[in-house]
Amino acid sequence: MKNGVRVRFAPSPTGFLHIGNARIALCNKLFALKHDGVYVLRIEDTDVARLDPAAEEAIREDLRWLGLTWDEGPAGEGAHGPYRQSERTKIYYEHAERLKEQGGAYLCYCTPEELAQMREQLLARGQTPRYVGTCRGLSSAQAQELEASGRKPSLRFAVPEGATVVRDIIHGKKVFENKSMGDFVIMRSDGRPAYNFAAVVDDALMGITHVIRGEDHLPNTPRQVLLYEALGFTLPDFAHLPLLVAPDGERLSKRYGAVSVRAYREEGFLPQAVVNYLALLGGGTAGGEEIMSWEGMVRRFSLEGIARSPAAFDPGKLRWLNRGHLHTMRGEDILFYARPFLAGFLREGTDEGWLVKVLNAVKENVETLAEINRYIPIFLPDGFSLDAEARTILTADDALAAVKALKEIVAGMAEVTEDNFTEIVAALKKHTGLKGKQLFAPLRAALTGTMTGPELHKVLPVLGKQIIIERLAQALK
RNA sequence: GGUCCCAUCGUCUAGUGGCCUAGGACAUCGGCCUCUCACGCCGAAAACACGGGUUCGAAUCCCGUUGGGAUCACCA
Repeated sequence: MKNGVRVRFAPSPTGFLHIGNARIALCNKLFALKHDGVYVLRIEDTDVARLDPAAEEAIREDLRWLGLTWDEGPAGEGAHGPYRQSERTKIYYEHAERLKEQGGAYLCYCTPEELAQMREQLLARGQTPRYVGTCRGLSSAQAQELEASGRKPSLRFAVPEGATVVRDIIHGKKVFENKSMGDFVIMRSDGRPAYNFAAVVDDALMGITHVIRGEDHLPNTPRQVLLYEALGFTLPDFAHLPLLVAPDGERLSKRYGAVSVRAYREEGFLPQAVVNYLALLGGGTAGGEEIMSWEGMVRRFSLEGIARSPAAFDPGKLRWLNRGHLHTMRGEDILFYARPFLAGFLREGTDEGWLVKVLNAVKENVETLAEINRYIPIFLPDGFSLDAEARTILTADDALAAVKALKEIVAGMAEVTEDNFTEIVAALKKHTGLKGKQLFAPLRAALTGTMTGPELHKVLPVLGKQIIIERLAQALK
């Protein structure tokens, strides 16, 4: 395991799992699975201001739902913990102290107000806003004076001269000028680490071999490379995935509707479909069948295959994939995910075997789990009523003849099954001389009360002999 | 504004110099199937952002332009 692949997903607990982050998590998971590696979940909760106490569990729940389970994580899993940054302050402090003693970092006493002012001045002059290094050469006397005045210092990294090379699996070799960075904060005045520092310390100490994350982190990477070098850590491989954008090409933000995994879950999407769609987006699994199982995704996944351009999120294709997964799924498995959507129809004694039959009958008529309940009333003994169109159809003499004929045929049978449906139809045709629409429309009207819905050969066996006869009798009145 | 990233049908993509009169999928449109809505099947329309090079030959390589995006915090 020494040289094994180790990857991590490091969300910050500020809300539900974002669909774009889910894709990042998925790529990490697929990469780990592909290379028989370890997938670590780390919680980046160093920003108290944005922290949502319920978010961590919400994110874990979303990840579990998607099947993106982790090998090491904050609930005590793994030997590289703790996996919550808020529980690692001592570790950051030690490494920061070490850096400071080596001269790689220095205390900065500038206040937020002074910093903001500096920014504005630079901006006004048309220059790039960055820390100009005011406190870099502070003498200990000056520092003491500032300290005495009540200022709490932050710790800044002393960015060296020169240029930094970032090698990225997806984007190739990139060179950044160090002077464009400015000395950035690594430990805040409140004692908590800043992102770049915490991420580097954690990734190094947790033995992360491949940092797979969003492209928004690419400009951060040279800072982190510098930190790795200053701290004497070995560099991991980097892979920066292009971001997801909204259908109109803009940033995928809340303004564009559902952006959280939870929202799609609540709309009735299957985790398999969401994950499948995410794997398809941005390449990485290109070529061949688009509806994939986990095995297929793992087999086809490669970081090198990921497209370099941002991908637009297309809800339409997600729906198509959802339908595809629904079609091939067994009723038993659908029930597992459909339960929350069926709440209104589930009673104490609801027979689950019956429910599974219903799901098998309707699964090809729906795109999402949320649509299933549209068709449930058809099968409910007491949920039945005729709509206007059905009522009209049942006024014709031919229609009533068809209904009567079916009633007699079914009455003479022990049971109605999918297998003997063809026999029933043959007998019906013989007795009534009707066929096609003339024959089936009245039966559909009498039995389901509505003119759209699953195929009759699927409906009848689920209804069962008794209900069929009751409904037909009712239609004849 | 500086820096960085990106650019094939409406969308996701295949394509790594000749196999491209650019392939597939979703969506769209038409047809077939059919007891309805669907499913399924068949077919149509639909793209290499632009301009320069390099080359016998460029969607593929280079440069520029344009357009989109990211980032420049004591956020992550």
